[in-house]
Amino acid sequence: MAATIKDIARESGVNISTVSRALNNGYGVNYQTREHVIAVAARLNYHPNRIARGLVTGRSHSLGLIVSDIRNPFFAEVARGAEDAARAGNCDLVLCNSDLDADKQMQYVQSLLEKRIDGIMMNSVSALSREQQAQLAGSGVPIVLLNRPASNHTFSTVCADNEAGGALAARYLLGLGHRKIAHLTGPRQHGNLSDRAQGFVRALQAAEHQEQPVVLRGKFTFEGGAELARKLLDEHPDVTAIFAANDVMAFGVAHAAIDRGLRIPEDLSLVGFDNLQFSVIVHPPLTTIHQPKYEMGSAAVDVLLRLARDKGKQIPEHRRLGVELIERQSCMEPRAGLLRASQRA
Amino acid sequence: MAATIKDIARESGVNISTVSRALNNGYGVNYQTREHVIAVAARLNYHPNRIARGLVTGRSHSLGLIVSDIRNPFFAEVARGAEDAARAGNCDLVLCNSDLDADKQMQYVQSLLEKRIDGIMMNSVSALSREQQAQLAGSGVPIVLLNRPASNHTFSTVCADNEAGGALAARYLLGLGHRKIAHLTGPRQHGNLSDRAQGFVRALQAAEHQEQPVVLRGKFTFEGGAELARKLLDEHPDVTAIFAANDVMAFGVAHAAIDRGLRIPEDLSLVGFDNLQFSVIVHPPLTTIHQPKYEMGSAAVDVLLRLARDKGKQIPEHRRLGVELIERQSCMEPRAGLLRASQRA
DNA sequence: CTGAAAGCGCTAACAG
DNA sequence: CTGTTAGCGCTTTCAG
Repeated sequence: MAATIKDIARESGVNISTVSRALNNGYGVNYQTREHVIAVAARLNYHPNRIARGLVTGRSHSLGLIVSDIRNPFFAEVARGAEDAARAGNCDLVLCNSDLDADKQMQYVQSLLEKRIDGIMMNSVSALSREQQAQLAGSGVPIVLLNRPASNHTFSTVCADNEAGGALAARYLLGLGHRKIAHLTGPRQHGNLSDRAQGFVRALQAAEHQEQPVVLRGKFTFEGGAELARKLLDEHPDVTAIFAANDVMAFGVAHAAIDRGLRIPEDLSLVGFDNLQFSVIVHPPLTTIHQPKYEMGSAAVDVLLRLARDKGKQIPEHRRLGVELIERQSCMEPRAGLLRASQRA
Repeated sequence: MAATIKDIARESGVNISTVSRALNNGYGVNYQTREHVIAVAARLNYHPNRIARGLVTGRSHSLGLIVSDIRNPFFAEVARGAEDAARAGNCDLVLCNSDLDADKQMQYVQSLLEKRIDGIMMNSVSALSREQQAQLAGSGVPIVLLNRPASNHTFSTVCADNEAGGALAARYLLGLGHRKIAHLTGPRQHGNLSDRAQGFVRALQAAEHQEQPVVLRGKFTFEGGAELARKLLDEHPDVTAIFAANDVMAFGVAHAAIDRGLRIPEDLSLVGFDNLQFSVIVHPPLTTIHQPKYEMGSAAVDVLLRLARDKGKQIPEHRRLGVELIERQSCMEPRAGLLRASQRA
């Protein structure tokens, strides 16, 4: 069916290796013959079989991306960044959804390995057993962990500066004049969220006012945010500002607050984390800490490509990307908030 | 490095072809030798090289998915459905983002073809020139068009029943008692949106009340929805309900309405289309027409897999998936709306 | 049931 | 600069 290098060789009267050279390097081949070969290739509508090439070169020019769920808008952004970078590096991207299930994850890895993928990016390995992690590390493929802080183990990582983000939120709210500030976050084990919380709390403590901030933990979902907000509003009605550990939680907070007849930002200031596309659409537009999601994807690919290039010395690389505060309309000075508190009293 | 079939042959004292048979079919091979071979393979931690296998079988067990942008939550859902189905069919999914750019799209197709992909799903071919479409059709790979109505050409299609969805919205609003209903949509050329508009208008006309609905066209984005809503509210202040051609436009409508001091649903009922995950989070939760996005992805893969199986007779298949109305809290009887209109007068 | 051999399409020494 | 020759790792006739 499809023309092969052999057909071109026959048609143009040279050897297949000459064809290969002419089509690839271009160098080390007579200008005339090269032109001729290329012309014949074009005439035959030749397209190289990358599978065959991969078999001999050992590189597949494919990268694997394992995320928990591409429907999570965070990962969709990361995936887009990864895909663009992969394309720029002449690779394509194989998408896998693990649902954070350890077995599923290992199956994907296995499958990718059997396809001789050049590298794998994944969401997390924390769900993996020690053996599984060892197996992974021993597989020989470059691996980079997405959205995971640098740790002492053997994998490369790409991650945003969560701690700085938490601090940013704290200082912003402080600057607005808030003194009764709460933080709503996920379970302690969650590395990223813990870093955000830590940055937040430390920045608050570093400020003159010494009051310990309220930190509530729950599920880091919309419902979780709403639930924590209700609890917080019950127990600490004097709070004037909330920092939610991610945007989706913040949406939940807003929902619960509105249900109680509170207005944002007049009665309650709210800061999120992530800067999802939806945070600008929501009402009011959410002030939030921007994570460079797209850049995380492309950075991961860069690391992978580098690792794939200098095969052998697999020295892991850790990239920590900067965050920034995006000021929108969910915060203001606490004047109105204090009013609310006194009204209640 | 990695153990090959050859290593197993040597270790177990049989020929490589026997190893291949033992590991694959299992049949036509002595039980004992098979067990032995399998044991040796396990001991050597053997994993087949699918690249090599692909070279001889001609199938890569990879499917390509070309969407305009995975960050569009609609496509993220489709992608998830496709990935799950691909995995179930023992294939993996290569993700491509075309931004609806014709050249980029063809580059992706080319790249996928060179990797001998088993089939391609794509968002659209409408941007492609006639030649490009012909080239595509002539390439021999199974192709299914995602989210495109069945047309007279050679490609398979998977698509939701947009017209029925429009009708559903109309009848729902009618049933609530609305008589002054508007539809906000995109440009005429957009097939899906036109179908929705048509279904909507026809259902309205089929009802007793003969009044022609207002239909405004603009950009089918958040901003577009907001803009059209402002215009509509200016020109037709007596409208009590709006059907937006998609959820994101509906969010824009809500935004603009709230800016004008209107409440949803008390002052204005609103129906969207898509049922994005965010439509439940938004305030108020949006009543909308659900499109089976996940199912569209998996259906596309099913079609592809079938097509790939019976090579040769490439008879295109068209799948039209059902939609349903999801009732949430953005609609109510128009009583309050009429009040508003009279208040203004 | 098993072995021998050919070959998928391409690259990469190695000679010339 | 170009041709010859080996394979990459696997499947698949074809004999035995």
